[in-house]
This record gives sequence, C-alpha cells and structure tokens, in this order.
Amino acid sequence: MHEQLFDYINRYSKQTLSEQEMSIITSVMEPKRLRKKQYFLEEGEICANTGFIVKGATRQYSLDEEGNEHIMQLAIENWWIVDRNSFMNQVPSAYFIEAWEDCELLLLPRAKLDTLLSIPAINTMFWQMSENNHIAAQKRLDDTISLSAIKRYENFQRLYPQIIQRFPSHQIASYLGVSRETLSRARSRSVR
Amino acid sequence: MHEQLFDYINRYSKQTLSEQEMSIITSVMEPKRLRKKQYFLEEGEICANTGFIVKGATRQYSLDEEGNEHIMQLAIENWWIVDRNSFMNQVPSAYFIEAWEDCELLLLPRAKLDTLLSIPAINTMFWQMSENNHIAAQKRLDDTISLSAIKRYENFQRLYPQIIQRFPSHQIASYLGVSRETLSRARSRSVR
DNA sequence: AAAGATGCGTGACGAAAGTCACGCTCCTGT
DNA sequence: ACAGGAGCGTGACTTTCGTCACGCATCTTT
Repeated sequence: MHEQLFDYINRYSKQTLSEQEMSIITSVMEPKRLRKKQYFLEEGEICANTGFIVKGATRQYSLDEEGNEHIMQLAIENWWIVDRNSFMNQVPSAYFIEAWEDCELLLLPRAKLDTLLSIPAINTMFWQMSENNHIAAQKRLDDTISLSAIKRYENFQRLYPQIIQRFPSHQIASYLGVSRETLSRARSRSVR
Repeated sequence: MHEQLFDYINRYSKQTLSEQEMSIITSVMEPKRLRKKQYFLEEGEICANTGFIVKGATRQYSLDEEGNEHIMQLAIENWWIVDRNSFMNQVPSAYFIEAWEDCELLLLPRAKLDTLLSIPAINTMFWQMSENNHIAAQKRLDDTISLSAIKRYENFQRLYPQIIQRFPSHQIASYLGVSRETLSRARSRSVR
C-alpha cells in the first residue's frame, strides 16, 4: 500500500528513498478507509491530517450563506487532500472534504510533519507540491477571470480528462463556477 | 535599503538574522530602480529574478487573444513580485509585470536562490510565503466563483484598503474580473 | 418490484454583466 | 499654455448566465 506513495515521491523529488526513510514513512503515515459520502474534513474542524489518495476520489467544497456548494478541488489517485490553511496554521477550516468514491488514504498527521520534512526527498516533494499547487491555482484563477464558461470547460477537459469520467457534471460545473444548466448547454453547443 | 527587507524577514520567520546572514543577503540581493511603466518582466521572457518592493507599486497581468489585460496581482511595498512558474521552472512567462509607480526593488537572481535558501530564516520565510500566497490564491478563487461583483469589491476593499488608494479603479475591476463600467455602477449603488 | 433519489437535458424568463458611445475632469508632456 | 491622453461616470442596448420548471432515465434502497 505504501509503494504507490514511494513511487510518487521518487518521481516528484527525482531522488531515491533509502530503506530507512521508507520505514519512517511507513510508520508515520497510517492507512485509513473512507466510504463514499464520508467526510475527511468538515467545516469548523481543524484539519489534522494531510491525506494521500491511494484509491478513490474526493471533493473539497465550501458552503455559502445560501447553502450553495462551491467546489475547490476534485481529487483522485495520487493526489493530496488537505486544507493547507487549516493544517499549517491550525485554524478552523472553511471547507468540507468528502469521499466521492470509497477511498483508501494514507494519513500524515500534523504532529508528524516535521519528522517527514527532515527526509530530503520528502522535503523537496513538499516544496514542489506547494509550488505546483500554487501555480495551478493561479492558472485556474486566470482562466476564471479571463474565459467564458465554454472555454473553461474545454481547458478543464484537456487538463483533467480522468476527472471528467469520475465526477457527475454538476460537480464539474460548480468547479468551473457556472450553473449545471449552463454547462449542459455549453457542452451541447460545443462539438459534443 | 536592505533594512526594510531584514525587518520583513524577521517578522515573517520569527527568527533573527545574524550579522553574517545579513551580509550574505546584502551581497546577493542587488538594488534596482524602475520608472513608472517600465517592465520587470515581459511575456515570453524567463523570469530571472524575484523582486522585493522597497518602494513603489507594480501590477502583474496576462494578455488574452483579444488584447484584453487580466490583472493577477497588484503589489506595493513589502510585497514580492515574481512569476513563480517561470522563475522556478525556467520556462517562458505568460505574464507582464510592470511598474505602476516609480519603484525601488531588491532583486534575488534565480542563480542565487539556493544560497539564500540555506539561511534558515529565509528558508522559513519562503516556505511561509509560498504557503500564504497559495492560500490567498485559493481564497480569491473561491470568492470569484462564489460571489457577485459587488461582494467581491467589498471583500477586496476590506482586505487591501491601501491598494485601492494607489491604483485606478479600472485596474481593480480587472483584478476582480469585471468590466470597469460594472465596477463603477456597483460602487455607486453600494453605500458610497 | 416499487418508490424515491440522483443525474441530466431543455424551454421560458429575468437578472447580471459586457459592450458601445458620449461627455466631463484632471493630469502630463512638450 | 495648450493638446492629448487617462480616468471615470452614465445611458442604451445586447449577451451571457442563473433560476425555475418540467420530463425522462438510471441508480439505490427497502
């Protein structure tokens, strides 16, 4: 079960983990199962863990005053799930993270973060991840400000074809910041 | 001139810089002046430096196919300016960064990054900065997806009152992702 | 097997925002 | 000092998108 994570780390950091490092990781990151619709994190809680998705799919969303969901992240295998703000700064989260399919996760508890970051490959990986997430968030923001609903959908389709297969289209619509009806019409007016 | 940066680092990292560390920083980060409308970075270039704004104001924007600007960042004193993607991964930038007022900057050249990151306080600061930027980008995205133009403006006003003073309102409009006319009307319909 | 929930398309309508056009004021550079 | 440009408000019109409503198919639960 941890092999998948080791592969991920090696790929990301371009370093190779020693036996000893692997055993530290194994001892620190505990497996956890979630059934569909169970919560990894709920609004108001402090995010105690960062999760690595070994299998399954999750969604992260906020809830506004009118009770509308706004999807921040749709995640599948080999993605990390966390509310960084809540996790790093130990403040209550504004987000829900919910299993959308049955999930197998590996949990990194906040208290063990420093232990893991002392491993160079992990340190590099975290740095890279943070960087990449930030860049992706910036790109998504740029798209959201600049492009029409249809263009945003086409971009999304190009970037994350696997995600489209696994989530219903009204979730994609929320991720893109449009109503499900608008997305539905955009898709039919588009080539398909 | 470098004192302002030292203060910033001490505040951010909650550590104190040694004399030796300060002299390293001074030797690595060269001052640079920009006149209003000069570019710190242009689309297509590889972003060679990260800049710390000692004095002045800058704006970062992308240009779409129709030639419309989309403002990604409005920055003033004690902010950092960089296209992270271009700087970290040494790829051509999609953004312009332009001085909006005459500026005094301190430049961190990409080649010196590792030198600086070996200083613990700087390392912590960079980590924190990246984290905070990411969190802010996520919040901005959430707002852009969730809120009406007026609400977004009110939020922005609450978060960055100094910025509103220093940039013309059509730049704010672009930052918020609305037309200047819509922002103008929103402001007059709002309490003031 | 039946009943409810969920997903998704589509029409009708209205609200929100973009676009185009005009005019006024205040800088700024020559 | 004067001309040109930038910033900003505002009206008229158009486009985009959200909302409400309905219908249908599939999935889930009992």
